[in-house]
Order: sequence, then C-alpha cells, then structure tokens
Amino acid sequence: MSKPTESELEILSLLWEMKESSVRQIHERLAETKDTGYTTTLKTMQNMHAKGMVNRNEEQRTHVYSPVTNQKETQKSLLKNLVTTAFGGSAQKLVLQALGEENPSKEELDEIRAFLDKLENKK
Amino acid sequence: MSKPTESELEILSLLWEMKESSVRQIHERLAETKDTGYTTTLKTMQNMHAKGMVNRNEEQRTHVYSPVTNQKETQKSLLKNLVTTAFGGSAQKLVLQALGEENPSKEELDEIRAFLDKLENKK
DNA sequence: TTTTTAATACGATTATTTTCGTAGACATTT
DNA sequence: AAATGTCTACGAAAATAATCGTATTAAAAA
Repeated sequence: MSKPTESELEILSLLWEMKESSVRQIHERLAETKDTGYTTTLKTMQNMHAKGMVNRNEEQRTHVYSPVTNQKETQKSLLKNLVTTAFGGSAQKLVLQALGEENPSKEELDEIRAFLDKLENKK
Repeated sequence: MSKPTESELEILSLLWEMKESSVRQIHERLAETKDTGYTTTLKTMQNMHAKGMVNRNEEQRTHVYSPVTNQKETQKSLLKNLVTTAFGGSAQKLVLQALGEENPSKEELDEIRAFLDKLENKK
C-alpha cells in the first residue's frame, strides 16, 4: 500500500473513526478545520479509491467509502517511516521523546509499565 | 519553521548526525540508498537554505551546511503531527504501538521504566 | 410534471516537490 | 598555460499533490 499523502491521511483517519461514510459526511468533518470545496474532497476520495486505498460501495447513488487497511497497519508503516527518517532508526528515542511530550496520567504510565512487563516475559 | 519535505528530512537527518557538511559529503551518503544526481542534492540543500532551514558557511568555495533547528525540536513537531493525523491525538497509542514493533532489549526496557518513574515523580 | 437540490465524473489549473542540464568560476594537475 | 575536475548558480522540466469548475445524472420537493 502506498504511503498516503497528508490530505489522504486526514480522510483515512476519519474513515477509521467512522468505519464508513459518504463524501458529504467526510467533507463536513473536514470543513471544521479546513476551508476547501466539496469537489476537492470528492476528488481526493476518488483518487484514494483509484489507488486501492479505500473501498467504495456504489449500490446507492451516494457512494459509501470505507478504509481498506486497518488503522494499525498504516500506523505501523508511518511510524517506521518516521523512525528511520527523523529518529536515525531508533524507535527507542521516539518512544522517550513521545513520552516526554505527552505528560501522561498515572493510569497511562501504569499501562505502559504493564506492557513493558509483557514484552519482557516474551523473551 | 516549515515542515521539511521527505527529501529535506533525509538531508536534515544526515546533518544532525554529521553536525556540518558539504553537499558532496551529504550526496555520497544519500547515494548509498538513493540514485539521484549530485545537482539534485545541491539544489535541495540550496532550497533548504533559502527557506532558512539550514545555515551555510560560504567562506570556502565548498560551502559548509549545518542544521538550524536541533533534532529534538523537529522530532517534536513531526511526532505531534503524526500523533494528530494518524493516531487520533493519542500519544499513548503511538507509544504502545512503537514499543510493540521494535522488540526492545532488556536494557532499553529498563531505561524506559526509569524514565516513567522520573515522569511520575514530577507530579 | 417541473423545479430544485444533491450527487458523481472528469478535465483543467495551480501549487509544490523532485529532478536534472548547462553555464560559469575556481582549483588542481599535467 | 592548458586541460581537467569540482564547485555553485540557476532555470526549467517532470512528477506529484491539491484545488476547483462544469457537465451530467439521480433524487426530492414543489
């Protein structure tokens, strides 16, 4: 699967959240933060379909789009890409940096600890 | 500082690593993985300079480039961007995902634990 | 049934990014 | 000094991405 562009990723994110939706629905969500025309959104989604990045149900006049890749797969490849290009290949550095920024709650910290333990046991 | 493009980021990474370097040095490193001409690298670095993304020492005929932003600043903004666009705003999810992928060593795990403790104490 | 609204298709335009070729200047070798 | 090699500058082409306008068609409202 080719790497989504910035605009495509915005749409993909909404599709992951909404599971499936029409161009109109996506466009209204995008309009909250962006100021582009409806046909721009339409065209982008058509492109995504042409690239095999989304499914499209054409039974109704209003087509219904859904993501092809699940969120995790895409996150995985985007993360990998960021690690290699911006973090010199060290996921470790990325993790520490991310932790430092987000100011996590006690619960989140514990959750991460639990996950670390689980990882360690697998060895 | 504007977001670096993919090509610019490749060069920035090398500059962070090497602190400063000529176009030729960068190009030779790039040539290990990429197959583009010398003037392409040159032009990209000139563009970066025009955007204020790198410093350039012109005292010698062979100009010497160095990054303007430190690596952390840039990593921070790229991370933030990825978190919002691909992880629905949850740095937590990004961290867990990254940890799950990298298969870290015991030492790395401990280092992360230590970092978590430090974060917790700050509260 | 006529009018209005809402959808897709699609080409075209614009902006951005990536790439390269050529010219001119300086340096090194012969 | 002449030839060769190595820089930078710079414009322009090619590739990619983002945007929009118009035509057409289907549905809904009047």
